[in-house]
Amino acid sequence: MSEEKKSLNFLEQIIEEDLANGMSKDDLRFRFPPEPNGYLHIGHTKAIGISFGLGQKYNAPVNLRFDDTNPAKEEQEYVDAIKKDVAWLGYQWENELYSSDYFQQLYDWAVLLIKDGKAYVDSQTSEEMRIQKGTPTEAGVSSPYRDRSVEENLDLFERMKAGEFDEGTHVLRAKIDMTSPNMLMRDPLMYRILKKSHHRTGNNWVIYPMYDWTHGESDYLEQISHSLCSLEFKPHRELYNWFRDHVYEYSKSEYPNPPKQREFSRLNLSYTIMSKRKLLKLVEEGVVNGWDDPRMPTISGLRRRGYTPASIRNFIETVGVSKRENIIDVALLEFKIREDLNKTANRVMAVLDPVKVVIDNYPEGQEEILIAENNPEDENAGSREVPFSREIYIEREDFREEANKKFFRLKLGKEVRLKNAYFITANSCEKDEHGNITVIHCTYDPLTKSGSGTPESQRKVKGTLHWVSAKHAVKAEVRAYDRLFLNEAPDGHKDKDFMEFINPNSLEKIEAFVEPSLQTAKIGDRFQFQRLGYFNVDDDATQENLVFNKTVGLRDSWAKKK
RNA sequence: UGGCCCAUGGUGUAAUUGGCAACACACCGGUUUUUGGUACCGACAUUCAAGGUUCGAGUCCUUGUGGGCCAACCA
Repeated sequence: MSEEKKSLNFLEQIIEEDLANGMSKDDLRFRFPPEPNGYLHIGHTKAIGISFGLGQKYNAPVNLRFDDTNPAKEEQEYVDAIKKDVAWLGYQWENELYSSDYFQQLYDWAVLLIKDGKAYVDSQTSEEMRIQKGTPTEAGVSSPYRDRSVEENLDLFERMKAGEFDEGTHVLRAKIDMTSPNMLMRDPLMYRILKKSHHRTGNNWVIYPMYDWTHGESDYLEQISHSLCSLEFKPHRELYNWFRDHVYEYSKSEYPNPPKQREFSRLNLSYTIMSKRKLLKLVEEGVVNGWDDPRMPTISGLRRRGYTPASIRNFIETVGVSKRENIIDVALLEFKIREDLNKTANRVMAVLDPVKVVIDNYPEGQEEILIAENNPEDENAGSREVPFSREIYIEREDFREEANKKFFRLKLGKEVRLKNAYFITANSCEKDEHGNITVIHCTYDPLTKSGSGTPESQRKVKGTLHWVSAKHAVKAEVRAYDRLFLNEAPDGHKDKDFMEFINPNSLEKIEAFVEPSLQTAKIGDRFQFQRLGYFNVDDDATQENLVFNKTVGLRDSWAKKK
């Protein structure tokens, strides 16, 4: 067997190059660094998949590090949710770490930078500093405090830490270059005073390090070899390197490996949004019922919707890695969950929009138990018993009084197969005063029982319908979802707010009849409702009230023809 | 009057680093089928533009064009 040759993505090529240039494979180390200020979404899964995927490929450790430097936005609730989601996706981190664990080390390094004249305390307002910073096309000018003495800086910084000053009165800045074409190099802030309790360090600190000063140094402390992030951090790389190179001089004997930042394009999915801030708005304004609403692109939403970890991992794998802006067709995600569930989900029968069928020549009061295969894709899935009787429900759209020959379903005078049961022929129907069909009268052919092996049962008929015995049917609530937004790129419009594209009909609650075997289904169980789609048992389900979510419909070439 | 990044079908990612543009999804058509599902088969692009180098360019060079990111005491 010849190995299929897989091409390397650009990140793998960088790693291969580093390895070829002498980096030891043992020094490879990655990390996934979420800020615990919200729930993870499918976009994060790309970053997770890249770093953990690389970890797997090179047998290298991957840390889960919480970038928790802003106590105003971060909460333990989010830490817990993120850990749950990453674990659920099937990834194992080497160490669970927190940037806040490095506060003291960062402070000590900051003092060294001050002593080297590389950082200073600025005592202006943020507004004054913003103006001095200039614009992308105009150079900035220096702060009047830029040349404070080392002694004064040291004193002020220590007193900032001691809590002597109010928020907004002083900051620590790196002394770099106010005329740099890169705005981030114009003396970026390293520390601000924040008198807020932190979810891990409590009130120990009143100065908190900024992202740029924290992130790269956390990578360095953990001896991360390749720090991978999304494209919008590209301009930060120059600053990342500046901090890293200075700190390296202080600590190279202890921490010999300076990390390297590289950037990839983030994932965008059609018909949804990927911004934490905007997702939060959907939650807060009640557009959805929480972060785990099955319409949300969050991991918890997809989990509740019935997506499997494998399907999401396969999706990420298929999507690939590059530096191009992209919008992935949500149809690819749907394909991935169908692909998985087709092989693993047991088939059952459920009728979502029922109309009654009476089989006039089937003896009144008689019932029989029929055998149904659980999954034609899986020989080991076994079979189950399905009760049959004189009155059954079928899908309203599966019957027409008259129809052309493209309609393979039940119509007057025509025969169809009832899945796992008998052939029936429609003879007449009853209607209410509005002309709605209430009952369809049929006759069945007793010689056509499924699995009986009779020549009659092997007759070719074009249509096969799913059904549920009326007497045995179990009532269940089914929640069917449509896309949350009506536009392919809801937040891609400069003149329109994403909220304008919300689909008012993204949730439909249906009272359905399902076969009795589902009575014992447990929360999270996944099924294929034959001819309809894949469904799972929602968290809201109870012993008395079954609730199903429609994960995704089956491919439906009939719907397209119509 | 800036800096940086990107450009391959409807979508996303490839192309042994200069040698027959491939794979997946979507779409369209067909075969099989006790799911109008699955499976299988077929159709679908002269690689943003114009020049240049070369026997040969998606790949290298030049100039354009288009898109993205950067002016939070956010990450």
